[in-house]
Amino acid sequence: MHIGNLRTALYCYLYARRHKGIFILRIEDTDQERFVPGATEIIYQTLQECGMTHEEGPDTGGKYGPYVQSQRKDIYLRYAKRLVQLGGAYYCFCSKERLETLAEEQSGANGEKTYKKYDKHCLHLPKEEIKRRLAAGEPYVIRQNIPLSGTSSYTDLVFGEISVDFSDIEDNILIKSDGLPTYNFANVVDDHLMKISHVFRGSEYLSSTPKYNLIYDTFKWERPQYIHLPLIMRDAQHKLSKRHGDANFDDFIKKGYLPEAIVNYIALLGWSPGDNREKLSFAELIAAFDIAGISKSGSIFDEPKLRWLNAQYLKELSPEEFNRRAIPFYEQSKVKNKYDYAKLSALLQSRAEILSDIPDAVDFLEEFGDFDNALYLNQKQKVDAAVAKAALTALIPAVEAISDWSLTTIHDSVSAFAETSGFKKGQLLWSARIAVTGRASTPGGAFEMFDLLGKPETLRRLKYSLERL
RNA sequence: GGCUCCAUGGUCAAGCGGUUAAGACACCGCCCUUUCACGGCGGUUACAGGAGUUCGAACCUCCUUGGAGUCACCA
Repeated sequence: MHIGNLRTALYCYLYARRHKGIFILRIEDTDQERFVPGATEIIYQTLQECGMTHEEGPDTGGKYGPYVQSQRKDIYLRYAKRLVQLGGAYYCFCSKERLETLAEEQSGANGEKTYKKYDKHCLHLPKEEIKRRLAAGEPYVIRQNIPLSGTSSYTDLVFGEISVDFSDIEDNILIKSDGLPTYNFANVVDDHLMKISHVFRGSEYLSSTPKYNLIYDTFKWERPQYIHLPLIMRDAQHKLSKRHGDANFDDFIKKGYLPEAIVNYIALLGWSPGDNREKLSFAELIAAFDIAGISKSGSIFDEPKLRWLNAQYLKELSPEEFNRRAIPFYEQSKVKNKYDYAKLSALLQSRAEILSDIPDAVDFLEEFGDFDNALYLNQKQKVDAAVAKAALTALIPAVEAISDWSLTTIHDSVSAFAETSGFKKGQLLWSARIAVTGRASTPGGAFEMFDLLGKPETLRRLKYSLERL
């Protein structure tokens, strides 16, 4: 599920909960060409992982089913015919070829792109001819009959008053030649039949909503409240797209983000509770959600901030829970089955921002070799390669002398040695940590690294690195 | 291109005619830990431009500029 869709669902859910409403899941699958096996299951699973439960839907049932549009074909056709009778729509037999010709005729003279608009050709077909062609089984579509002039307006709860001239809207297809409706029609019929009070959707529908309102009006149905949501952008120019491959909920889960963090983050992308809170639980989100806090301008998805939020959620997990979630990532790393995961987790919980940081953070335990001696450089501790060399030379015998290898004995022995060594403790530890890991940043200090590696490996690495200084 | 919409730091954003223009992420610095992080403290950075309305505009109006959406037998 795309992050944008998920946010729309989230706002719907939050609003429904906040106002003791009903959250309905409806599957809009009227485009059989875009059918993706398993897609519905992903929707169920994602909503469940995020804690959004619906009281009506294909799997839960409800009074207004079926909740899958492909199973409501007859309903749409029935209403479409009624709309034709009311003058709000008409049969169209135009071939694809004619429509293409139409587009060419209207193309700009100097090769620039011009946009076509259907010429209402079939609107003027005699009744008898329509009857005859229908009876003959000729393929047809049903088009919406948009007035040639006039203006339509409505009030969006986020954007305010929106008005569009009918002359700017074309006679869109309501029922396709395969008998299924387009979104343009299905959404109106279903929303009415299912008693939908509030329509939350992306702002790409902002200017096509007058078309839908026209249908409501023709049927004399009550129009719903509209809440159009600003787009989520990848950067200032492009909206977050599936094509980038990382805009899906599942991708973030695979990267080791927690559903709670994702939900919290996207809730705040385009909406503000009005106060300074950045980290809100699901219950707090429900209590605080208010349409007035939705912003109008698009927001850029900022992964670093999601990372930070995720780190907050990671830190408040119990050690056991953190370890449980981290295990799959140890399994993907070089330390697989070689280290005590719980011990690693204790070090990593306060350091990892996302779980997929784990393999890289931990691989040095199994992978050690040459590294750039510039890593020893540390202004504050006054360490450079020369100091490191002297420090390591002095430190090695002291490490060799440690009997009973444990975090405590390592700590006590090295600290005691530091007193008499003539080196500052910081110089010793800094040099040792670099020497033993070959990394600037590690999931713990020198003591933890020694403890993790064990005495033989620690000494081997200390000597190996010293030789190269 | 027509139409619709949008415009506060690099990013998310508060602000609703009188504010030293919040807060968060990121970045930088300091402290803590004589080691990596975490954490704490502090700092740099914003009202797109121009007219108008007003005693007074980030807030209201208009224009300009920039950006987005849309113009399918997709949703």
